[in-house]
Amino acid sequence: VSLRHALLVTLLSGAASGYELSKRFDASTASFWPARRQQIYAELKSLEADGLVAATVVQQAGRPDRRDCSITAAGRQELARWVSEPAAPNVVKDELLVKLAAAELVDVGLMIDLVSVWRGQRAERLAVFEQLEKGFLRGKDRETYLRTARRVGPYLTLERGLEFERANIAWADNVVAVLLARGRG
Amino acid sequence: VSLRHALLVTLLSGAASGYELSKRFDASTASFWPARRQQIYAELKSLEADGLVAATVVQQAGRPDRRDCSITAAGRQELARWVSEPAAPNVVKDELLVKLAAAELVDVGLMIDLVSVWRGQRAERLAVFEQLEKGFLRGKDRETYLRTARRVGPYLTLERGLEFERANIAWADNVVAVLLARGRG
DNA sequence: TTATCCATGTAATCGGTTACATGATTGT
DNA sequence: ACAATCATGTAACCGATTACATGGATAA
Repeated sequence: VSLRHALLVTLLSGAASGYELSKRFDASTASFWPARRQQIYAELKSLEADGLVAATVVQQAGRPDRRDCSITAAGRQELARWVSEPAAPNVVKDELLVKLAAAELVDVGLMIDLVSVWRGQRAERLAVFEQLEKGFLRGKDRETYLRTARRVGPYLTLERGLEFERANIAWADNVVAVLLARGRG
Repeated sequence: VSLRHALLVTLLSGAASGYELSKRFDASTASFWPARRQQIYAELKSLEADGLVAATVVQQAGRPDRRDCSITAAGRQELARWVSEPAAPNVVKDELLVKLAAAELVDVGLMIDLVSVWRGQRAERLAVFEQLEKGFLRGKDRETYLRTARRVGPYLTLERGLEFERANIAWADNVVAVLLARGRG
């Protein structure tokens, strides 16, 4: 009861092969529900077996066959049922935070490096999200989009992701400043 | 390679029984590395078997015996080694975000309720964190604390947690406003 | 010619959850 | 009387990761 529904949600944006889905995940859903390709293939099979997803094999010139998956009516129904249930509390796992909590055990310079590398990864992700945002807005301003768009869910979740990464970066900068100051003192 | 080190970090703040550790986790580490009691007991056993943690049985009046665990020199060494390794990218899993992305499938009012309940949970956690912050600062202001404290790691991670929950709450309020506006429209 | 993209999987393992079990003590 | 707190575990299961496997097409 987890990736199943995240996949169904992703299929709301249109049919896709397992391969393509895994890329959609990396770009968007991955921020709050990551998944490996193998797991996606396995779960799609299971969804298909349960009739929540329908697949058609598409033959391509000079490329491997592709199994295009789309959400079925039963899939939408099951998704609506699941959405209506109360949500499980969220889980944030971040190794860097654990490491920082043990900062005393290592050299200050090393800790600063770790935080800086992490900051760089966050910045990369932020850049991806900002591109995605442009794709949503297509020149419109935020308010107009939110008033007129057919679906707002994906955009609202993206906004959480954007804010999350910006806060991560600001926090990291501050941590580095604090560690530097203490390193000098 | 995961909870092990989070436990060792928590033991840096002093020896504790599995039961007490699980409570420390709920209060602090749980924000970025949650764990169940059963898992903590199991992992402590394994750490003990590897000599990274030492346990002594304490007999108590009118209470069950308590196995007090403390980190060993080998434990500190292993922890320092692990901290020096690059950190794995973080993972945020949040069912509510997945559900919101599928908001179109359910009634607007229901979606608003889901977000509100979630907001309440975030607010509760924020309150816990704010209490913890007071415990760290003990009346001092932030700058003084960061300059003078022996360990700053745990406080810096707490700051990330505080910001995270505040951002969650602000975001939830905004989501509710958007959904309300669309519900009326 | 080396690497990357497309495209899909299997097998083994591991980290973590759920359900279950026990039992005395203290507070409402 | 009932619930909560202290205190520690076992067993079964499941969701997810890692390693491995295949193979043609295209771009550097």
